Amino acid sequence: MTGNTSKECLNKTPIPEQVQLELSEIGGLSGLCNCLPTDDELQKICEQHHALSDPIRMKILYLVRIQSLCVCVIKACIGIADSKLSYHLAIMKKTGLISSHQEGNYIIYSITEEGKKNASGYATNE
Amino acid sequence: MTGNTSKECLNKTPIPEQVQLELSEIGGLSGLCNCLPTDDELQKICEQHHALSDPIRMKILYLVRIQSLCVCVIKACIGIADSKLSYHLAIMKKTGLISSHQEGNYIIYSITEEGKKNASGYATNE
DNA sequence: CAGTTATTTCAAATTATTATGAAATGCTTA
DNA sequence: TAAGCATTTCATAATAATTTGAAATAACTG
Repeated sequence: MTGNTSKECLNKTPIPEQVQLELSEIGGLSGLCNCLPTDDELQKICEQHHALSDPIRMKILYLVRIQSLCVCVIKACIGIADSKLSYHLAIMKKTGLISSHQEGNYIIYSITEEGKKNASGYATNE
Repeated sequence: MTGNTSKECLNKTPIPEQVQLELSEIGGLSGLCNCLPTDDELQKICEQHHALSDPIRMKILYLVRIQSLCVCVIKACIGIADSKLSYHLAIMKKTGLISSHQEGNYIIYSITEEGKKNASGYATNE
C-alpha cells in the first residue's frame, strides 16, 4: 500500500539485484521499516540486555538461580565492595531479573521468571 | 567434598535460616561458587548481550532478519551517519550476530543463526 | 535508647562507550 | 588511469556507565 516497489531512490548506483528484488516483495523501504519494533519496545529490550552485559551481574544471576541469597552471601562469593554490589543489584532489580524481600536485617534476592529465561545453558547444580 | 556444611563464617549474625539450609545442601559457599561459569564463558555471554544493548544495533538486527541488506539500505531505514552505522555493524559482526559479504561496490549484511536467536518475538514481515 | 549489623545512597573520580567529521580504502566504470 | 561510489577507519569530542569510599538507613540486640 505504501511500499515503493520500483527502484528506491537510495543511491546513484543501482543496489544489488537480489536485495532490490526481496525489498520489492515486502513493500520497499517503507515496508522494511515497518518491521521495526517501536522505540519503547526497543528501549525495553535493550535495557534488559544491558543489565545482562556485565560479568558481575551475570555472576549474580547465576548465583541466585541456584537459590535465593542474602547480599552478604553473594558478596562472599564474588568478592566485591558492598556499594558496588548494591549498585549492580539495583540495576538487575530495576529490569526485573531479580526481586528482593527483607528478612530481619537481611535482604534476600531471588531470581524472577524473567531472570530464569536469561540464565540458561548451565546446570543449576552439580 | 570441599563444601563446608556447617555455618559459613560469613557474618557476625547468623544468616537467615532458609538461606543457610539450602546453602548447606549444595556444599556451602564453595559449592555455590562452583556453579559460576568461568571468566571466559562469562565474558563471551556478556559481550553478546552488550552487542544487543543498543537500540541502533537492535534495529539493525531486526532489519537484517527480514532480508540481507546492503549498508545503504540500512542507512536509509534508520537514518544515521555512515561512520556511525559502520561502527555499530562492526560490533555486531565481531560478536557473530551478523555476517557480511561484498558484492561489487556494496557490502551486504546478513543475520547469522546466532543473531536469529536474539531477534525473536516479532513477526518477520507484514 | 545506644550500639551493632546489613544494606543502600550519594557525590566525585575513573573508565568505557558512542558520536562526529575528515580522510582513507577498495571496487567499478568511463 | 582518473573519477565516482559505498563503505570503513581514525582521531577526537561528547556522553554514559562504573567504581570508590564515606555517610545514611533501617532493623535488630542488649
